[in-house]
Amino acid sequence: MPSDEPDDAQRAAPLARIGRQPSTSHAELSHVALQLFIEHGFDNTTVDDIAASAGIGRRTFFRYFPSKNDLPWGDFETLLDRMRVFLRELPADMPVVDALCTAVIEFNRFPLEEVPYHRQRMELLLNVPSLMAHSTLRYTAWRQVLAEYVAGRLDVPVDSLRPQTLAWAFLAVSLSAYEQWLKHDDADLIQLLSEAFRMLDTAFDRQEHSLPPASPPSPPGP
Amino acid sequence: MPSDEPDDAQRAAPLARIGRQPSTSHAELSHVALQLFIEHGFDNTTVDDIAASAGIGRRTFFRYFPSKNDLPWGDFETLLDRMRVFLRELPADMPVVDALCTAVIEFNRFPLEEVPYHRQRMELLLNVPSLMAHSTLRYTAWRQVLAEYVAGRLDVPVDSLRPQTLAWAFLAVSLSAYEQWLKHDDADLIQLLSEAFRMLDTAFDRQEHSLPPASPPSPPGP
DNA sequence: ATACTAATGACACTCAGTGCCGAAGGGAAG
DNA sequence: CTTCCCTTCGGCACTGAGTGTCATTAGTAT
Repeated sequence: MPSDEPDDAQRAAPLARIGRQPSTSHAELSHVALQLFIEHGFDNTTVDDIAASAGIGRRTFFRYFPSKNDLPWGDFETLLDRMRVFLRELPADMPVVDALCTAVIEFNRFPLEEVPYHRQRMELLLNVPSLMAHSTLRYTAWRQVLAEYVAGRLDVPVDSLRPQTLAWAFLAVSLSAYEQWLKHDDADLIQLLSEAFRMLDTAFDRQEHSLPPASPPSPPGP
Repeated sequence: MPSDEPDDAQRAAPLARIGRQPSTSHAELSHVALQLFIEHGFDNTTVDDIAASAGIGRRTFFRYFPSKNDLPWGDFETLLDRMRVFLRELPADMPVVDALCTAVIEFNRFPLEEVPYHRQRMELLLNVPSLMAHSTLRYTAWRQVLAEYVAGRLDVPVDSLRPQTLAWAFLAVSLSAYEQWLKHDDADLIQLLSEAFRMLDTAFDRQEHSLPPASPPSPPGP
């Protein structure tokens, strides 16, 4: 889990603030919920369970998180901001693709002691259908960060083909690396990411692109 | 819309079948629903509306489609089968990446008269958050088809890094092309796809991959 | 003590999705 | 035509997510 305080002491600190104090925090809810998800499964855990377990009312829960699906993500926006800054401060003469590689890798580097926790989170996010689906919306925001950088560097519109395609491709490769990471207990995420980027790099090598004219019509799809 | 009959005459044809005749069809429901979605918006259309508009009971609706989100996809599995076959029948000495390009392009070729309909479908699928999210699950099946082909060609496990990364990358590029297609009324999808594939091809050219050692730890993300 | 402010939680409501079960509509055998 | 056997239909009740409303609670400032 990202941001917020380490774990305990949320309701302490009589901050010089006006009005009633919050009775919990994003981080605490995230923790409590993740625990329940791992114990009983995501689908078998109701929002009532979570609220009860956190000692708050059901209605209050929805003031902290817009949906049950948002719990495992925690405070993603803050992370995106960090990546934005990181990209902005890279040397302007660094090849765009290298910049993206570096930023994405940096984005996925985190302290050793957080690894197990992160694993659990990602295990859920990449395996529970409901969460897989919901995560798409987060990925969109993530891609947007990359696309904006590329667009800035190349001086083209953010929504044009090149920034969007690169952003999509980097997301794709990252997720692919994550899948491998989860599949092997001893894997190193950073290494997998580098490897996956490199693979994309060389995937198209050693052959010309014929792209034959293709045959008769056939229906649609993504 | 994929499979099923052109549009009308669903309840005709006294097929030599036992038991009561179905009172509608996937295709008809898809049509009715899509109409409503376009008219009133996806979120403002309830399943009751759709059922009523199709002249069936709400309960019956869920016997045709497992969820409201599945409506715009129609019979996707059939399309996937078609792509599987197409891939299988490609010459075994064609470079893997070329094979994927060809298959994906083939998969997205469809008769002119269906283009407007397809556009509407995809407009929804790529813009309505709820549908964007749900589509992820379909994309997973789509990726699996590509990954299986790559794995077969390269004689490695389906769930290993290379097949998965390639599948992800091709999905990414396809979606990126689709976004462009939707953004420009006069765009040619096939052309955009080729262009996007080529871009990925050359994206990594003209620079070595430094991938610097990177700095201090920072939290996670996709 | 009083006024103001912000968070809480109870209640009621909408909508998606599911299990259950009797009823409707069709073919086939008597 | 009647009966039996299927299969689909659709009503009902229920769970669970998410939202609007509003009185209540717990703080700070005066």
